[in-house]
Amino acid sequence: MNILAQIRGRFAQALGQLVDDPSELLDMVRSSQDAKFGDYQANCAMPLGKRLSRPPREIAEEIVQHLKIDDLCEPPQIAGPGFINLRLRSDWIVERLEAAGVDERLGVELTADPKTYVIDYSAPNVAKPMHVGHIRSTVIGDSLYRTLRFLGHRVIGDNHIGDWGTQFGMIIYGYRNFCDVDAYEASPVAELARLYRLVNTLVDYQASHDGLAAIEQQITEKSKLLETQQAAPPTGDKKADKKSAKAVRKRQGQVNDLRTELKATKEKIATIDADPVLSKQLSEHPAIRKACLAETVRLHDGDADNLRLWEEFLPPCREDIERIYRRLGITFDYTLGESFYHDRLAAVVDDLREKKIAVESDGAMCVFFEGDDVPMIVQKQDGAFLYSTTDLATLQYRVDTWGADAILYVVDHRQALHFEHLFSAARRWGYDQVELKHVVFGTVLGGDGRPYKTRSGDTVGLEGLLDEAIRKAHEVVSAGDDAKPDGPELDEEARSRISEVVGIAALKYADLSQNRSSDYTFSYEKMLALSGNTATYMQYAYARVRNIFARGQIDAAALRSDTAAIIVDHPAERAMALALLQFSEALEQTLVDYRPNLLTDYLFALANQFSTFYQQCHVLKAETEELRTSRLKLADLTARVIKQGLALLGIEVVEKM
RNA sequence: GCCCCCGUAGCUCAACUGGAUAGAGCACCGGUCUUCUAAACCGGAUGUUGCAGGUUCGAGCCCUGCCGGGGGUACCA
Repeated sequence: MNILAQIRGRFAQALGQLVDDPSELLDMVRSSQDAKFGDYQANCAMPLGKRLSRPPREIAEEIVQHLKIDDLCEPPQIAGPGFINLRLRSDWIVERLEAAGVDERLGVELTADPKTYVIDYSAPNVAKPMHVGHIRSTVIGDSLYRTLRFLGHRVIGDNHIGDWGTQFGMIIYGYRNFCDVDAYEASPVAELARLYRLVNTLVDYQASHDGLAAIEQQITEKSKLLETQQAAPPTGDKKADKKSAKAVRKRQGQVNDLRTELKATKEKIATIDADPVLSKQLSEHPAIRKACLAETVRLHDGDADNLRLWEEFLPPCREDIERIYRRLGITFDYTLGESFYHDRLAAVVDDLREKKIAVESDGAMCVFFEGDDVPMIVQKQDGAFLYSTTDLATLQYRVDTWGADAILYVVDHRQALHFEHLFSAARRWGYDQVELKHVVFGTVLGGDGRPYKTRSGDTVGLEGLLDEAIRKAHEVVSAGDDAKPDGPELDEEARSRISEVVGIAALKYADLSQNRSSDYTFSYEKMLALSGNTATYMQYAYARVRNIFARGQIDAAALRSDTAAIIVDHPAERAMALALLQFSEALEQTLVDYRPNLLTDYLFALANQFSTFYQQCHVLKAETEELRTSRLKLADLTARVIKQGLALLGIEVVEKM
């Protein structure tokens, strides 16, 4: 039951008598922002008045006259310049809510237009340990997956892991040169991770070392430019002078950044130079950078030994990320990484060339775009393919094999240009019927306001974060249990189990509740917060409902089949009932632009409403038996909607906390 | 140079894509547990929505120009 859709239907009929196509005007029918304006409002009389050159209030009157809605609403009120305010009839609310109460889906209808969605999310590099930067894509993608599926779409979750890149060249090189055989036998994952870190450190050292001269040269060049800019005499033109002053500041900033970088690089080099073991390894492997690249190339060329090693390494690497997914409660239908597509890439480029979509430029195969000087390169000068190529092959596979109607890419904002290119190229290639959507999310920023980067040392590993979240939840759960009026009721096993659920939920919720497009400042405090607008708040509301049922020894199944009426005389009861009925709208709104924070907003408002209701309307000690039953039904529905809503966010509930 | 994103309360963020008096959480102040879990509730203070114009019945949202921050930008992913 979607109330808004019902009301819009009525308006469509009424407006149809005033204009030919009311569809645009129907968007202006919405739920009220403020309860004093009623429950819903229509704002379409104003623009219509403009269009018909008549006073908007007069138009509003006319709309109301045509409107057949008295079975749902009390008589509409016209206010201000021509707002039409609607207040739902309480008996209608009750009727709809009772229908939702006997519905497994809580009144949320399946979509009338089921589509096949492919969601591309998480996609970590399996050779590296997962870190905090992977959370966003993973939890946002998972939530969209669950929500679309709940509404009846066919949804395919595809984890496009990085399993074919240079990092495997590094591991192969590390295995051949530095492997501790006993350690590898004991725990392949741990040893491979160590090898990756080691080789990465060495390669990074060489890159830093080789890059020093370049940085210094840049400093010299930019300093010179800066001097010239500073020496330039004022032109007398205020605007021009202001502009050049700005340029000087910018240049100064560049020079400062470079100096900082130089200093950091030198320190990094010095640290490793001071380490006798690493220094020795470096002197023994002077060409490690090139050697790693060579291993990667051999792997891609089908070298039997490297392929065998890759096949040996991949399962433990995947098992390692699987462990994290299990803890997070995340699953995928497919995990088709880069390697899955490597033997399709040549054909992709051939096809693009034949269709004149890709052309040669500077020895590389490129797709050019109108109004954009930067092409998308699909094959390098040396013949190697790039991730653009893989993404095209992947898109092709998803449409051809799965019949995707839509592909959602839950990926960092910094790849916006890449996706613009990819989508544009795909459409030219003939994939113009599929909805391609870059579900952008903001960059994870470090405490310094700059993009969060993984560097050895300051990396916040994902596992450590999970442990910390659970540890902190345990403190809060224990304190809460100890403070219960009748004394603690949870044993240690229960506390641990609850802490796990609460901790993981806090972590996910911190991400999901934020508008995905804004940048995200990484903060332990925020991610692990357990009061205020958090998952904990909703889990607590849920547990309180369950506690009412436990205290009163209420059989929920029997209650649901009880035909006694729901009563919404108290304002808190009515508000509760209305909020429950708006679940469907919240889900629809969430999917308009794939924004889970609209669902968290709804659930927070719902749980908030319940807290007020809980305070003001005693359930078990209600004045009459009828009222008691009615309130039990409201409480039961609240618990079910919270549980279902959180489930769509990938968050679980507990019966006690 | 060119392109994209962002700027909202002390802090972290919303604002249903142009609607009525811009809202939450945190932090702060006051009140509420012999009554279903106080992880809560009730009340209080907090704003020139970066600045200046424009569009219109109406602008945080759209347009133009500034200021400030971030990102991207030919063979990394």
